[in-house]
Amino acid sequence: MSDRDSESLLFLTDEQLRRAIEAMFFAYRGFTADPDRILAERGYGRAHHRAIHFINRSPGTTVNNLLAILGVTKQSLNRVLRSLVEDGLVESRVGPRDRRERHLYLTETGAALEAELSDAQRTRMRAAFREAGPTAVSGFREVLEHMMDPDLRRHFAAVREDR
Amino acid sequence: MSDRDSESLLFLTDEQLRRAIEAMFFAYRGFTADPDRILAERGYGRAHHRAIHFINRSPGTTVNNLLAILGVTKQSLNRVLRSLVEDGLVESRVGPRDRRERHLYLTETGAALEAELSDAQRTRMRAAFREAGPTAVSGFREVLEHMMDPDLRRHFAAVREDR
DNA sequence: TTGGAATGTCAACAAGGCTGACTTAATTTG
DNA sequence: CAAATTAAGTCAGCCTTGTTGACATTCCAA
Repeated sequence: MSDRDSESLLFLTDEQLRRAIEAMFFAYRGFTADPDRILAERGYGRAHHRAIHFINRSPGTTVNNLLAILGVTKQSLNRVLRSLVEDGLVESRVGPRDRRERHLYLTETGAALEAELSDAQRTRMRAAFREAGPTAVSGFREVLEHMMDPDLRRHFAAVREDR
Repeated sequence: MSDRDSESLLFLTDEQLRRAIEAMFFAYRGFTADPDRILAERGYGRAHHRAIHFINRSPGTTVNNLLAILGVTKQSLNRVLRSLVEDGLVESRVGPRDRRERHLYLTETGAALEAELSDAQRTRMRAAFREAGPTAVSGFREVLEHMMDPDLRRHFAAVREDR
């Protein structure tokens, strides 16, 4: 980034920043709207979605890993996981090396719901990206990364390096 | 947007979209982290923040307006407003023309909390914008606007035209 | 003057956060 | 080997913030 660009950013008024803050608020609502509808049909909430999402992203992840990523207490996560296991969407296997650990996997049913949820979310995301154009998309991702807490960003970056 | 740009977007894999979805999730956490801390000190939550934010944005707004923007029930909003009024952060004035309406204003104390909250949020936003650069910033805003539900976008656009 | 709209309030409920205390099982460490 | 630590789960209780439904009040407008 050049000095000239830096300078121009100084002209971002508080009012413009306030608008960006509101955009974030309204956009997040849009972002969660479709999954929320699907989840509500099945008596689940966003907490279930988050668990399903990250188990799908990292099959075999442990409960502790999930806690760190989600930033909730184990009591809170446990409540959600229990219902997902009872309903046959998630499988909890005793750790092969360390038998205290539970490794989490989506069942076929769980993977089906995950697909439905992320299809809906991807469809909206893809539409927004198409309308905004590729330059906007890379700017979007750039800004989002810089908005994360460093700790959260680590979890985010971790996957990138996995591949 | 050219045909060539459209084409290149077709190469956005599901994996890339999944990463964008996660970025949105983690970034929103960062986005709310600072206000959440300030609010927690005072025994408030995000619901209070949202009310304070939109009353500050549109002083004198009615309860009904606020309901439409926030998308919650009046009972839910009322609980939050009541505590803000009791604590002397918000003033609820009987409507001058239609006395059924209540027009909402921040008191001095309320405005002070609003300033503290939005300063924290703007500081983070400004830092992210500075690191990402101006091109990224306009892309960011472009994509966010397209992610909103059309109804929500109306509320968002409304203010722009006010000025 | 009456119907409808805006507001407020009461009660009850649920999801999903939280804390604290405690158990069980297994691993690690001294 | 014994003790400490760790991973997970569980119970109880609390809070915020969302929901529905029922109902009262106030007041505008046809």
